[in-house]
Amino acid sequence: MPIWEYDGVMARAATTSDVFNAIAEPQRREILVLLRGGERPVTELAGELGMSQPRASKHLRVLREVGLVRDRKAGKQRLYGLDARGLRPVHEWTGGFERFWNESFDRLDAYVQDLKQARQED
Amino acid sequence: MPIWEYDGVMARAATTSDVFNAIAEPQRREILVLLRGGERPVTELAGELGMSQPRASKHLRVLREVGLVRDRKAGKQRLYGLDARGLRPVHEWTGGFERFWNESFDRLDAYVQDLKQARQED
DNA sequence: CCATCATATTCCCATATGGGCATGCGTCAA
DNA sequence: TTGACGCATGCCCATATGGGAATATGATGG
Repeated sequence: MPIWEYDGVMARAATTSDVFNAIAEPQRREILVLLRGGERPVTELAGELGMSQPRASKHLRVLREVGLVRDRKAGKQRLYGLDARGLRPVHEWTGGFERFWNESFDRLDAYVQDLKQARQED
Repeated sequence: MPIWEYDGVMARAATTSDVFNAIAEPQRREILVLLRGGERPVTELAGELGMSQPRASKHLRVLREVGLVRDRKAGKQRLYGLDARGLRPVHEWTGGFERFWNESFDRLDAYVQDLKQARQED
């Protein structure tokens, strides 16, 4: 059921709801990194990452549903390839905070004594 | 229990396990965006985002646990402020795919074109 | 058609939500 | 001291995992 029609008790959003949720899982991020090296069949991915085949397939399904990977048949195999376009929004969203992690903290909140103190304790 | 000691049945990782999980929730991202405008007390955040106070507090707790926000007491209130440093790793990780969302996909498109062409030649 | 290899799915579990509501708690003012 | 105000928590729910194991599906070669 589409989330916008759902009005019952809410739980954590599906991993397939968007890219942010999809990449929240470390192993899925590893898969994406591996795929930068080119297309690979499921079994190979599973092997390189030391995970079972069903596990790899499940993660790949999530990635496919949010559009981060594409698959094509290659004989008996199914090759998965990267489609990183969906990562761009995440990159841009975080980029919107760039000046905040570059600016010195005391300038950001120059009047905040507590933060200055916390910084000295580092 | 720390996840590295956990060996039972695994479920989805905690939202407090890392920044990736923390920002997977849309409302938490909204909170962070709002905080770019400066420190704010819980009630004000809740009001501006149209959410209940307990809800805002819970999200803020998650953000605090992964270090994306800091809080300090200000009399009766508790002011929350942004600490965006934790977003940098996310920005850099996604940045590692930058050339792929530009370049490599053209190659995939080219592949699709080849398929179409091959089909016409049949 | 059958045996086999490559994947995808289905079950079953225990856990971690995200929300609402009620309530505990610390701080400040009268 | 006693309220009142601002926040944090505790409880209860229904949902969505991430995993393992077993099994269904698919595609290929004989």
